[in-house]
Amino acid sequence: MTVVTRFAPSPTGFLHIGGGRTALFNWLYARKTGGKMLLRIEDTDRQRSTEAAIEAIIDGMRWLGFTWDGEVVYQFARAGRHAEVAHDMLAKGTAYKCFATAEELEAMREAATAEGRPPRYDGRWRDRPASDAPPGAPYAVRLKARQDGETIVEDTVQGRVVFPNKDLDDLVLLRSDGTPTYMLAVVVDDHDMAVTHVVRGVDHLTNAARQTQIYEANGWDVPVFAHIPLIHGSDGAKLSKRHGALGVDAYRAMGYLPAALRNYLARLSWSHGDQEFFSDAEMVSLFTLEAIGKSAARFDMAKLDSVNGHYMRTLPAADILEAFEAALPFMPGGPAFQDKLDESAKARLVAALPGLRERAKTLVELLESARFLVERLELDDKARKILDEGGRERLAAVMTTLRTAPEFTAPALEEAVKAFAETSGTKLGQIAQPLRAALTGRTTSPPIFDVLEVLGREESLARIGANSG
RNA sequence: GCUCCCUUCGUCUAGUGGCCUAGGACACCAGCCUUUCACGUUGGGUACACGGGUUCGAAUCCCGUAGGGAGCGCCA
Repeated sequence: MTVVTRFAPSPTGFLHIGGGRTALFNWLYARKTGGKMLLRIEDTDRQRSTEAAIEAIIDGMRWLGFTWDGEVVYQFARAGRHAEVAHDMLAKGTAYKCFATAEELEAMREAATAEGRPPRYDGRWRDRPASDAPPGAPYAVRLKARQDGETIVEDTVQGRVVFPNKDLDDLVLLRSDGTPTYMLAVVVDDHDMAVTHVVRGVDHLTNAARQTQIYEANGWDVPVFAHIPLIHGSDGAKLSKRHGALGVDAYRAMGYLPAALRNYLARLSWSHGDQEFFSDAEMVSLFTLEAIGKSAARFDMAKLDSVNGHYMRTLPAADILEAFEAALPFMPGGPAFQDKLDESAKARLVAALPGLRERAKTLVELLESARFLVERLELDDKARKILDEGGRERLAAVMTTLRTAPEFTAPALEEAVKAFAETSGTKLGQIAQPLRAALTGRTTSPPIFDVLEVLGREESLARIGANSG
């Protein structure tokens, strides 16, 4: 039997980081087993579902590099099929019509809460004939759940979890307006789509018990469940916007690499010994649902930065350049940078990339540190200080050396400047720092002789000339 | 309130009765490297929630306590 997983977000917001990891695990497992991953948009809540959210989710999936098999399935479009199953269950007696009004249900919940009981439907229409209801009254269709015994969820991550059936009430399958509930729709869709493994957040664990009852009422095979722990914020509370529950598009704007984010996310509640870095191929071959832990992990930006930094300096330069250019429209200052990136600027960027990527943890940092390549920057405070404190004079002194260097290459310039330093009795740093300040406007940059070479003789001398004297 | 789940350094985690005076990674501190910043490198501190058992021996098994999380809609 080939494995079929699915990622089934509801389009009520962007694809957040927790959803991203759920998608990752589904994707990894499908690829590992040679199976398929399906994408289903759970848009049965018409009020809260939006087209913008659907686009954001699909955009996020693509950016993260996740591919799915077949067309995207829209759950709402299958409402007819869901209703058909509900009516079939009605006919078989595994479901019944419930005429309770919203007010009655509200009163029921209040009474239960007041008495310290869990709020549940009391089953008042379970054994009552529909003829008792006023003619033409609207009704919901409820599952006639077993009231004795227990429902067992055999979960690959959580283990065997037992729910006494008395704690599970008769859930609504079809609303009184005839539309299906999530609970029904998920089961019918997963069954119809031949999903074999349901990998989702542990917040769905009790749903798994209720859904198991629906599978059983229809005589369908129950899929393998794997309920993965949630991701928490740095304070241990549910992830909120304060600490990282941003849409994945926000991570793109912050300059993270998709490969790094995949790697970081994979290591949350999943591990393989002491290994920290995994290529996609390694992740796929090493991943197992059994190796997922049960406890929630906290989202740690510092570690993400570190992982991203590792990818920044180890990925092929061409990949970094590609990711950088792709991220440009989304990063602060990116579009402006893009406008200045003509042929020659791009050539300088390519030449400087090895030195730049080494120092950048994110593409945003890369962008910031590359700006001197495409424009002459205002001096920052530290750079100004270096020039003011004798820097200008020393620059004036090396000008001739630079102007007359036989070759304007890093090794040749290094040799020439070092010779100059020696004969003039100056420490190399006393020349290098003013050069850096004049050339880049900053006090940190790639090695200064590389900077000179990348900028070229003409531009370098112009920038130095403007800051010497 | 009820049901379920969780608990190893600040964080992510290794660990499935002896290999653990608990390992790795991030972060932190100190040193080295060095034209800056990074990278790299050397060293350091910090953890088995608590209390009882079981056992020759427990981070690992059992019980209890505490703390944390999730779920309890005609939302998904």
